[in-house]
Amino acid sequence: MVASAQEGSHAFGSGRMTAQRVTIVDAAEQMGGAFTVDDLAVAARRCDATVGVATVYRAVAALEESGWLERVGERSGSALFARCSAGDHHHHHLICTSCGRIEPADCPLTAVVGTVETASGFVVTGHDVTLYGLCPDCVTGGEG
Amino acid sequence: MVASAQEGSHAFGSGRMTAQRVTIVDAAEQMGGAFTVDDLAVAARRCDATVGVATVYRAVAALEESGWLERVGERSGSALFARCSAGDHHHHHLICTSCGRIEPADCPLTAVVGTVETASGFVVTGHDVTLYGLCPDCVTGGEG
DNA sequence: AGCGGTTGTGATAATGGTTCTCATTATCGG
DNA sequence: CCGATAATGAGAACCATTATCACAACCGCT
Repeated sequence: MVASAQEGSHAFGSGRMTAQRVTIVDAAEQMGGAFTVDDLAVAARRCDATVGVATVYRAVAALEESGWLERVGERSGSALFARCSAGDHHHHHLICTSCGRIEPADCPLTAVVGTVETASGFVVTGHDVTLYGLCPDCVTGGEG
Repeated sequence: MVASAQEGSHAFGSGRMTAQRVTIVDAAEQMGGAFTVDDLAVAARRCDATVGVATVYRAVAALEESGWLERVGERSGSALFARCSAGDHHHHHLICTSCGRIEPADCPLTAVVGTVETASGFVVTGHDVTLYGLCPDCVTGGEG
C-alpha cells in the first residue's frame, strides 16, 4: 500500500499532502529499520530528484510530530528515525546491533520506577530506554 | 581536593597531565550537575584564559575514555557531561528537569530484561536508560 | 475560473557543535 | 639537560540542521 495525496487524513495528521510529501512517506515506508534524514532524502530523490533537503527535514519533523515517525537514536552525529509501529502506546525500542532492525518494546520500567523513586528521593516524570541486542533472526543465524 | 600535576595516576588514566588539563579537571570538579563542553571551557578559562576550545574537547574525550566523566545526555544540540560518581558500577542517571542535578541510579532493568527477551525474541546485550524527574530538593521546594 | 490567504517548496546561506590541521610547546623517562 | 612524542591553541574545516526568501501549489469561497 502506497500513500495517496487524496486522503483527507494522512501521515502528517494536519497539513497538506503534497507530491513531495507523498514521495517522502513512500520512501520512509520502504526503508527497513532506522534511517537518517539524509538516507531518506536520497531514497526520496530516487522517485523525485527535485525534492530538496530542507523539505525532507521539514517532512520528517512533521511526521515525527504526528507520531508517524519516531526518533530512535543517532548514528555518528545524525539523528536516526524509524517508522513507529506502536502508535500512541508508551514504548521503547529494541535495536539489533547486527542488522539494525528496530522493534518496539513495551516499557519495562513502569514496574520499577517506584523502587527507584524510593531509593533516590527523585520523583520520576519521564524516561528514555533503549535496548540493544540481537534480533531473533540474527540470534539463530549468527550464533555458533 | 584539587587535582595535582604531580600524581602519577590521574583522571586521564594514561597521558600527560598538563597545566591545562589540571585546570579543566578542577573546573569539572567544581561544576554542579551536568555541563556542556562549552560550559566547561568557560569555567576553565576563568582560571586560565589561554585554554583553547579544542583542548577542552580533547580533555573531555580523554576523561570520558578513562571513565572519569560520563556523557549523560544532550541539551539543545550539545552533549552533556557529568562527573561519574558511581565508578565502574553499572548504573544510569536520574536527571532533575528543574535544577539539572544528576544522580546515579542503580540499573532498574536487570530484573526485567529476561521478560523483554521472552516477549520479543531479542537477546538483549546492552541498554541505555535515562530517568527524568524532580530531585528531592526541587520536589519539596517547588511543590505547592 | 478567478481570488486571496496560507502552506509548502527549493536553493542557498547561516548557524552551531565538533573535529582537524599544523607549527609550536610542554611533559616525561632517562 | 635531551630526545621522543603527546598536547596545545588558533582557526579552518566539517557536517547536520535551521533559517531565509521568493515563488508555486493548494484551499475555500464566490
